[in-house]
Amino acid sequence: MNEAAFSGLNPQQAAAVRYLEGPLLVLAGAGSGKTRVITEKIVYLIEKKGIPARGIFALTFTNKAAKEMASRTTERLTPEQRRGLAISTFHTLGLNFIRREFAALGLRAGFTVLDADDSLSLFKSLINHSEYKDIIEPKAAQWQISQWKNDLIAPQTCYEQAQDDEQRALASLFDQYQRQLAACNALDFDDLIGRPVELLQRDSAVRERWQARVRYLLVDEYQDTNTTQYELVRLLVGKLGALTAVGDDHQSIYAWRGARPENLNRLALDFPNLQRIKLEQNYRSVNSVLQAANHLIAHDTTTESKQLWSDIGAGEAHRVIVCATAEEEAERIATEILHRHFRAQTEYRDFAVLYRGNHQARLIEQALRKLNIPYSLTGGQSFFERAEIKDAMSYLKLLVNPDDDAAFLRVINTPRREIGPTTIEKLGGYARERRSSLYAAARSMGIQTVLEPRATERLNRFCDWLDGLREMRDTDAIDIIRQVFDAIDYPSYLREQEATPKAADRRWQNVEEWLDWLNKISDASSDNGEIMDLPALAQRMTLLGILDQQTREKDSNAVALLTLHAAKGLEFGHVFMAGMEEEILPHRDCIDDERLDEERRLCFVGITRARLSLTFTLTRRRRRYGEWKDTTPSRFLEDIPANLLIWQGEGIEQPKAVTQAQGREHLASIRAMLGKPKAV
DNA sequence: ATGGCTGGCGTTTTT
DNA sequence: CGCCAGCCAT
Repeated sequence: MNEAAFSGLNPQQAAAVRYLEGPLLVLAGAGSGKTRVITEKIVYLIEKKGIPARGIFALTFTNKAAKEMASRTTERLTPEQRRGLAISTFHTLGLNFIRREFAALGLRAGFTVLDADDSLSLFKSLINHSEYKDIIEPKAAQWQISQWKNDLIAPQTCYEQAQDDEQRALASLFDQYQRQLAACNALDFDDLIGRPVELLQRDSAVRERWQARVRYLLVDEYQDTNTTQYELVRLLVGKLGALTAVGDDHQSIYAWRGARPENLNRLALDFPNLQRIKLEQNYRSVNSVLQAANHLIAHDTTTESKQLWSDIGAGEAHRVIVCATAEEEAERIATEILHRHFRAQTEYRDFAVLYRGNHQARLIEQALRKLNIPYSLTGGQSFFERAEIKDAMSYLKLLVNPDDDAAFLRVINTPRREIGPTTIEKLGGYARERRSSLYAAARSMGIQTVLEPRATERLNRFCDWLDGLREMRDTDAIDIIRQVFDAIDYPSYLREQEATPKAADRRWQNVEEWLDWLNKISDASSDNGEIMDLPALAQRMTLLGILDQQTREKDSNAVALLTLHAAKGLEFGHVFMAGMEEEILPHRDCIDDERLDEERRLCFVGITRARLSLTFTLTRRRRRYGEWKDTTPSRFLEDIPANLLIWQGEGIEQPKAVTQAQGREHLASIRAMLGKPKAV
C-alpha cells in the first residue's frame, strides 16, 4: 500500500481506512475526524480496491450529515466513479428498499410515508373511537408504540406480555394502528426500518439478493443506532461483515428515544473477528477545552475511556459567570458576544449559545435582539407545519395514494366542498367497520345506505375529480401539482381565509417556494440516474422535511442558538453554555436516575463543540413555573478541575445598551476589573 | 364555523 | 409565569 495516499491522515485514521479484513469498529472521539475517515474509506474502496460505487452503502442519521458526506466524496471522485454510490440516512435506505420490495410487504405502489404529525392524528382518531378514550394519551401511545417497533416487538407479543389493563389497551391499539396503516397503504417512519428488517429476516432469497448488493457498508454515529437499525445493518452485511462502524460512546445522548449505545459492544459479540481502532487525536479544540471534557467524562463509568488531545495549543481557562437571574444571564451572554465581536473582530457565526431546553432560548433571543446581534435559531420546522404547505403536500400525497386517510381528511374540504363533519364522521364509521380507507369506503356501494343522497353525490364528485387527476400520472410531477392548485383556485381560497391580501400572497409565495424545493429534489435525484416519479417524490418529500431551512441558516453570519442535542456534530470558535445548574443540566427528571450519565455526556458534547473558548453561565435564583427558587451550580462544573475554571460574578457591573464605542470602553473596564484570564 | 377563554402543563428530537 | 389545546359559546 502506498503510504502517500494517506498523507494528511494520522496512523490510526489511515489504519481505519485501510482495514478490510473484517468488520471494524472505529471509536472516534469528538473532533477526531470521523467523517473524514468514512469519506476517505469510500474513496479508497472505489479507487484502490476497485469496488464499484453501487456496492457501497454509507448510513447516517440526519439528512444534513448525509449531504455533508456526499459533498465531501463528490470533491474526490469523478461522476463516473461515484455513480450509484448510496450515501443516505437509515430511513432513506429503508424507503429505497421498500420501493423495490413493496409487494412482498403487502403494499401497493404509491404507498404513503406518514410523518409524525399524521401518525399522531391517526392515534388520536383511533383512541377517540375506542373504549380506552380518556385512559390513553395519544402522545404517550405514539411514543410507546414507537419504542416497541424499534425493539422489534410485534403487537401480538405486546399483548401476551402485557401486565395490566393499560398495557393491554396499548397493545391492542398497536394492532389497530398497524391495521389502519395497512388499510391506508401507508407506513410510518419506524416502519421504514422495521419492515425491511422483517422481510430480510423471513425471506432468505431477498436477504441473499441484498447481501450480494451490499459489498461494503459504513455506518456513522453508530452509538445512536436502535435495535432495528442494528438488525438492519447485521442483515445487510451478513456473515462476511464488510462493515465499518464509526461511533463514540461518549456522545451517546439519544438513549431516551431508543438508541442503544450498547450496540457498540454488541458488535464484538456478533462478529468475533471485530477489529477496533481508537481515534484520540482531536483536530478541533485547544487543550484546555479537551482537558475539561476529559475530566468530565472520566466520571462516566459506563463508557470506554478515551483521552482527547490536540496540537492546537494550550488555550485559556474557562469562565464561569454567575448571574443573579436568568434575565441577567441572557444580557450577560449578549454583551460578552458583542464585546468579543468588536474586540477580536470575531464573526458572529463563530459564536454559539447552547442550552438544555428550548425555553431557555427566549430570554437569550430577547437580549441579542436588544443589542442588534444577528442570531439563528434552530428547532423551528415551522415552514413544513404551515397550513398551506400541509395542504399542498396532502394533495400530492393523495394523487399518489388515494387511500392516504390523513391527506384525504386534510384536503376533502379545502377548499370548501360542503362535505362537513357529519358526513366525514359517518364515512369514518363506515370505513372503520370495514377496516378500509376513507376513499375505499366512499367508493363502496354500501355507502349510500349510510349517507344522505346529497352527501354521497358531493363525495362522489370529489372522488371522481381525484381519479381524473390520477389518470395524468405520466405528466411531469410539478405540472400536475400546478394544475391541481389551478383547478381548486387555491390563491382565492387563501384570500378568503386571510384578513389581508398581503397575508394571502405571502402564503401563496410559500407554496411557490415549496414547488421550487420539490423541483430541486427531483433534479437532485435524477443526477443519480434515477428518474423521480410522482410516488418517489411524495415519499422522499416526507423524509427531507427541514433540510432546506437548515441550509438557509448556514449562510447567514449569525450567532447560533441551539439545544445541546442539536449542537452535536457542529463546532464553534466560542461556545457559551447557559444554565449550568442542577435541575437544568442535569435535568431534574434525570438526577436520581441511570439517565444521569447521559446528562453528563450531553454536557460533554457541549464542551467539545468549542474550538477556542468556553464560557459557562448560571444563575443564583431562577423562576420556575412562576415561582422563584434558589439554584445550585451543576455538579458537572465540579467534575472539571478547579484550575481550568475562573469564577466570576459578584460585583461585576452590567452594561446597559452598548454601541460599538461604548462596547470597547466597557470591555476595557471589565478587563481592568477582572485582570486578564490566565493561561493554563 | 370561528374565536375567545380557561385550565393544564411544563426535556432533549430525527426521520 | 406563559403557552397551547381543547372546549364552549356565539
